[in-house]
Amino acid sequence: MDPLRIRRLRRPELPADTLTLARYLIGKILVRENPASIANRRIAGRIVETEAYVIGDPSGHAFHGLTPANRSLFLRRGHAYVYFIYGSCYCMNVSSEGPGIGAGVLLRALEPFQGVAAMKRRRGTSRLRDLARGPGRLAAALGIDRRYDGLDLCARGPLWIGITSQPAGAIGESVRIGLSREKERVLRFYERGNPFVSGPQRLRA
DNA sequence: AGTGCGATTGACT
DNA sequence: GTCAATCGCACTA
Repeated sequence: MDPLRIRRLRRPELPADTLTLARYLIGKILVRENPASIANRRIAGRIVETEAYVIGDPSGHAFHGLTPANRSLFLRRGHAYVYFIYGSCYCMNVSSEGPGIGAGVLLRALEPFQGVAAMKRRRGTSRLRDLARGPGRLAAALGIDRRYDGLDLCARGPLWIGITSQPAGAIGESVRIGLSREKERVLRFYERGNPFVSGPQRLRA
């Protein structure tokens, strides 16, 4: 199989619980397609870092119940939840349970895979390592904003998740980054040794 | 209607 | 390593 060929994942292939999905997504490909443009039609990156926000998690955006802003977290697994934070950044989750159960997997970093020139343009930098290292940069590199909230990532469309013949490397784990609650739980996963991972490659910072 | 906070980034030392 | 910017959303009244 051509290692560059990307096949879209079908929903039944996604693990049905948040923790397993967070591990499973490492090494998969996040694809952004722009049907409006012939040039730079596709931007894609290998997912190299994720965090699980599990059922009943006090750090999860679903913790206080369903609201208009977080409703995508309650969709059946495999939908995008995009939120805006710190006045300048968008972050993207993959809903992981449901329907009706609020939980998700935060995508924290991508290794550029396709459309590097377009990513550099969107990010305003030429530093390959910084294109999608961090959840806000990831969204910026692919042009993801609230318009993509609620999108089915297992369907044809501008944003979906795929798989190649290249398997993920060894998976490292750690506590999650930047939280004030539930600091101790080991719910962050990353591809070991990958330079596109955003945070420390050890259990605790 | 007003207040406080946050799953971050980029600039700077 | 430190730190300020910035604004949508939830909460209080």
